[in-house]
Amino acid sequence: MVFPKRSTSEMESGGGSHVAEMPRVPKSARGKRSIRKKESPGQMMCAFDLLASVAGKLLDEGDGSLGNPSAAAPVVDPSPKDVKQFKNEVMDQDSCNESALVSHIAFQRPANHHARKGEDLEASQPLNEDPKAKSETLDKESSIISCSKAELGCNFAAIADRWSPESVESGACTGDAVANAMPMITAGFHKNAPDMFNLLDPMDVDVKPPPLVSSDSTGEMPLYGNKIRRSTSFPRAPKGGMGFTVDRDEEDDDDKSSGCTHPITATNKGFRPNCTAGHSSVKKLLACKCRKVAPAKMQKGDLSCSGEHCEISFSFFSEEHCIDDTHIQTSFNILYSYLNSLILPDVDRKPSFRNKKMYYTRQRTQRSTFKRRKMFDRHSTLVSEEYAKSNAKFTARDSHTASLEANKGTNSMTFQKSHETDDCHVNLRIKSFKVPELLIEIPETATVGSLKKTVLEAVNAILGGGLRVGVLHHGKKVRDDNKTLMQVGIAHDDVLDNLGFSLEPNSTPHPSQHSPPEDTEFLETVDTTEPLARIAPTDSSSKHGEIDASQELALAPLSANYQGNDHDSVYSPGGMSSPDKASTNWRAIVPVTPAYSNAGAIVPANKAKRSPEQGQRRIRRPFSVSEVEALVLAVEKLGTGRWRDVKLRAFDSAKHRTYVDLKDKWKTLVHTASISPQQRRGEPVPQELLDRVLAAQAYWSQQQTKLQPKTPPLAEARLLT
DNA sequence: TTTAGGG
DNA sequence: CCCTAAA
Repeated sequence: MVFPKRSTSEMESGGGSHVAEMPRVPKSARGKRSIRKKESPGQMMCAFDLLASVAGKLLDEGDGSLGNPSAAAPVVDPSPKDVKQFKNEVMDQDSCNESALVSHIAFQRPANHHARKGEDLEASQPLNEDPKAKSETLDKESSIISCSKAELGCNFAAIADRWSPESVESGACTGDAVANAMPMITAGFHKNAPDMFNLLDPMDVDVKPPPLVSSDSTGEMPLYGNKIRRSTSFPRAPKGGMGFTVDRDEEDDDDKSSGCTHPITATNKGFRPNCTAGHSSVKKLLACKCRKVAPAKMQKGDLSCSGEHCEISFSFFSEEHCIDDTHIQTSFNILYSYLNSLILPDVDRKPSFRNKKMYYTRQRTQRSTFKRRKMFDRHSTLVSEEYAKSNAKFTARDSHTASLEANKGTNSMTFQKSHETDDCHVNLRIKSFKVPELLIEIPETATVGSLKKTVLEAVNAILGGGLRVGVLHHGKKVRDDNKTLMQVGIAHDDVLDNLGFSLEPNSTPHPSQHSPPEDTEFLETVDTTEPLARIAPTDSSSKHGEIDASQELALAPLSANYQGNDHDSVYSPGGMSSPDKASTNWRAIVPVTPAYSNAGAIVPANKAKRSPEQGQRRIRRPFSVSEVEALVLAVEKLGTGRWRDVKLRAFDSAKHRTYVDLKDKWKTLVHTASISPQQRRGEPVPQELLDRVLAAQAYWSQQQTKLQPKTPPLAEARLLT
């Protein structure tokens, strides 16, 4: 068949709204596309590198500043040097890139933790506790090691409680975080779209008050303020600049830098315009810190943790992006996984994960606080116990006691070792981990909460698949598990900054061959149950707010670009200009993560090569009405036979839609349009669209036949005769 | 790599 | 959606 000249089509598109397609991401698009075949869960790993480093720190002894949020900051606040170092390390590991996301989590023990024992959870939950008070009462005796089992259990439980899907749903942990979730995610994951923030219109993003669903959430989720620490500390801050300004009502942050406080709290104030503004301009997130103080209540008889009050503080730093709940959740999971891997024997690991999974599952189904709390408690217990057990093992096995220790004032991102324990013990503090890439896709109609859930599930899935910890010494991976620390050179003093850890997918569980650490592949075990939506950064040109669906339909196809990709999420009804089509319309899909992923599935990606079991079929992602609309629009404009252009024009951001997919979809649409409604299945496509499909199909086929014979009409005539 | 089609 | 022949 003859295809219309592309040049022509381009001209047509000339509306101008559409920027040259080429400039956009042709390459990446293709690349992604090409990846497609390799997409199988096990295999795909490239694309987006999610770097999350998790730092676990228990502040204990002696630090008066412990309880003080501000004071605690130093703990998490990486110095430029650290960041750099971390970065280098990551790079060495080869799966990181510039846009790597770095997150840190710091755990703190509440000073008053003892006092709170037995207190009612809710009651004891002051949103804004006086940090100082805590610091004063801080128990200095407990060291990480000694108190870790219980503490960790509590902390985790608390974290889980705070960030569990359920809490998200309840709105407890949303606040502005929710509002910004999409943009943030996009930012966080899309390395190819540095400017995406520009796309975000303040209107889109902000403003709507955080959807707080449950009033109680506030009480329950005491998180209070996260503030961003000084962005100045961030090396790259200057570059991006902008910022997410934050308001720091709750805390006094003297630093004015671009720090942004991101109150995750349920407080309504949550949404700060500033932040919004920041979005548009900020490309990098400086740092966000959120603190939560939550008492973790445990069942009686549980480890020492019961009734304890736990305070957890997270700090996230991203050189490139803002961090949101997802990151936190991810971090949590990573940390969890780390602990498991570190502490639990391999044998026990799996069960542990399973339990965790169950926990989440159940949580999802149980909405009442009470119930959740229970689960929570259980979880804590479980963790604690396991931790205890494994911890012992760990110690015995290595003869070195590894401990997570918080040394105040140490900023080293990688790791630190202290010698307090004379002799041959090495105390390490692991501050960051490189996390396997995660690819996530979500249906556009998905809610932010479901997105969060999806991410969480994805992470869980990964964890379930098994993670292993990689050790880096002087930037090199230490693969020989049998060597002693001493043999490897990790002893006493020499190390400090020379040691690093990374989380790697553990392929062992899978039949596939055992790949070297680097190429470990992940399994995508989890397929998301729900359709995923992707958030993709749109090109800056489109700020959507403006794009109104109706317009699109009516107007030029070009503008219609299915923006689908983008941040729809951002648009919540309020933000969209066209209220009506809203739900369905928002076109689509936005790639949330950078990637290419198979939707739903999370694939950790390492650049590595994939495993033999590549062949997995891509998950099925039914076209949404909005996608169909975009497709129809594009085809109307470009005609059939130019699927690549259609892809670029309308689905450029939908990484999972290849031109072949579009072509296939068109094929089915044509078929669908030609059968009776009763015979149609799946999400019904508006008749109007189907009519357009037939019309376009007829029109373009006619064009084709006309042009077909290259030879002029005469020739055609001859042929016919 | 894209298209076009069959499976 | 996949697979492939063709281009």
